[in-house]
Amino acid sequence: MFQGKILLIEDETKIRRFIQLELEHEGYTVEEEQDGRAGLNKALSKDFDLIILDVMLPSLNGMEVLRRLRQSSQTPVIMLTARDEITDKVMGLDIGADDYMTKPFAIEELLARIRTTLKHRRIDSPPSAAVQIGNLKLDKSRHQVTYDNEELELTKREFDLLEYLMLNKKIVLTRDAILKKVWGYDFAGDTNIVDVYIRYLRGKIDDKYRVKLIHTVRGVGYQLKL
Amino acid sequence: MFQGKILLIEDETKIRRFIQLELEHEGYTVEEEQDGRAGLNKALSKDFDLIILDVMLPSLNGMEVLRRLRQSSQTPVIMLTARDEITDKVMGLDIGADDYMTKPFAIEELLARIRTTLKHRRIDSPPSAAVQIGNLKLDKSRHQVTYDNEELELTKREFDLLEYLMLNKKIVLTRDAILKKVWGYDFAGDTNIVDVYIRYLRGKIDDKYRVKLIHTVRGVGYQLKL
DNA sequence: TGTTACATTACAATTAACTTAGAGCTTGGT
DNA sequence: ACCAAGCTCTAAGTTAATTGTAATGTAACA
Repeated sequence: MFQGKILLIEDETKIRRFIQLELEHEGYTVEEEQDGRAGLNKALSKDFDLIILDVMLPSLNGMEVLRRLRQSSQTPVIMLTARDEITDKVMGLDIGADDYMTKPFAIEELLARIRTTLKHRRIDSPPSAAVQIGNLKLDKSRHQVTYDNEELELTKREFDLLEYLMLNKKIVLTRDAILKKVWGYDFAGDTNIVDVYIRYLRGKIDDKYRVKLIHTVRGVGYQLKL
Repeated sequence: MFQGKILLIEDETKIRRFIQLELEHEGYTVEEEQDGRAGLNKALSKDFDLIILDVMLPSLNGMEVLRRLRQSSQTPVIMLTARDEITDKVMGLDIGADDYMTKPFAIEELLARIRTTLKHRRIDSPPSAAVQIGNLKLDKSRHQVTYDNEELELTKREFDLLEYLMLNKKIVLTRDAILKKVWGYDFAGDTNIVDVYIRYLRGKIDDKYRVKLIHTVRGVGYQLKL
């Protein structure tokens, strides 16, 4: 039975071979890449159900692959970290990995995590009206925003603005568009209110958590991305 | 015959499936979660009679789930420890587990411990429709609310409002939702009655006991949380 | 280096929530 | 049926948080 399509990005041939055989034995379809750049390209060119990504890779390391991938894809990613490097794990989860494994590991555990990750996707995507970028989650139904599951206190305007940015992440939004959607203004008289609220959000997200999610695109507008 | 509602938090599918079938065969109602975070959320969101909790879990390990759970709930917990890790057992019991099982185990033994644990509970707390947050307990069947076992005198409206808040703790409830559920109003004319009753509850709970359970989410509504 | 776009901050206007008094209701006792 | 006691809700004044403006500071670009 077909279980899903998995992309395996790993440079060590022995490990790659081993994981591939195990996955195929479990019924998954597997494609492989041996370096970061090729892996990223493949990840972006097809629709995989899951990506297994080594951190130590030639040409483009796993973190960087993940960061770039997350700019345009929500495909679940399980990272393989060589040592018990806390920083790698934390950073990986920060920039949007769904899980990680520390090498060496029992293949059974990897299989379990794959199952969990795949199931998870299917279960909690539909019911929650939540959007996510990196570790920042916004749940409209509960009117809640969390970073690392820690709750942020946003005012209503801040919330609405962030929601609009998140729903259009990686797209550059002009001030006019934002004014229209969030404030309901049709004409941008002469106000800098968008700038001000962008500042408020940065104060509560970018400053506090040392990530840069809100980017200025000079001459155009603002953009939310990792 | 209905025996009780059990939450099973275990990531390994085979084990989970097996335990679930056995429990259902014994007459228990079973809900499952596959990772720590989801498990904790579910545990806090409903009133289970017992929780079976694996120590090794993705996203939030069992110890951490237990620790956080105990901050606001006394639901009995049986831990499943993978190895014969003394430290896990000791720590688990320390932070409030009621019993533990070492994998692998005979299902009969688990069933026996479940029976024991549930029986234990029944003695000092009748199987009531009670909800709890922190030290605040509300027992619908007796129409009684206590804080630190001291009884609070609430009027019917106050009681209904508190019950609705407690049943939806940690979720932000809009005035409209509250009006509809507690007052049965379908349209929120122009009334501040919710504000007023929130005030009454605060006078009897937050003011008196110096805890802040009732939180205002400006522009949205109210939320009950620790 | 001048110019424009953006960032930042202080503060006044606005809006939301809190609090209280008291006017009607309900309920239970006689 | 009437009263007393307590409960429910309205309304108005008060307090507090948010929103938006405007002035000033800083970085980018030509």
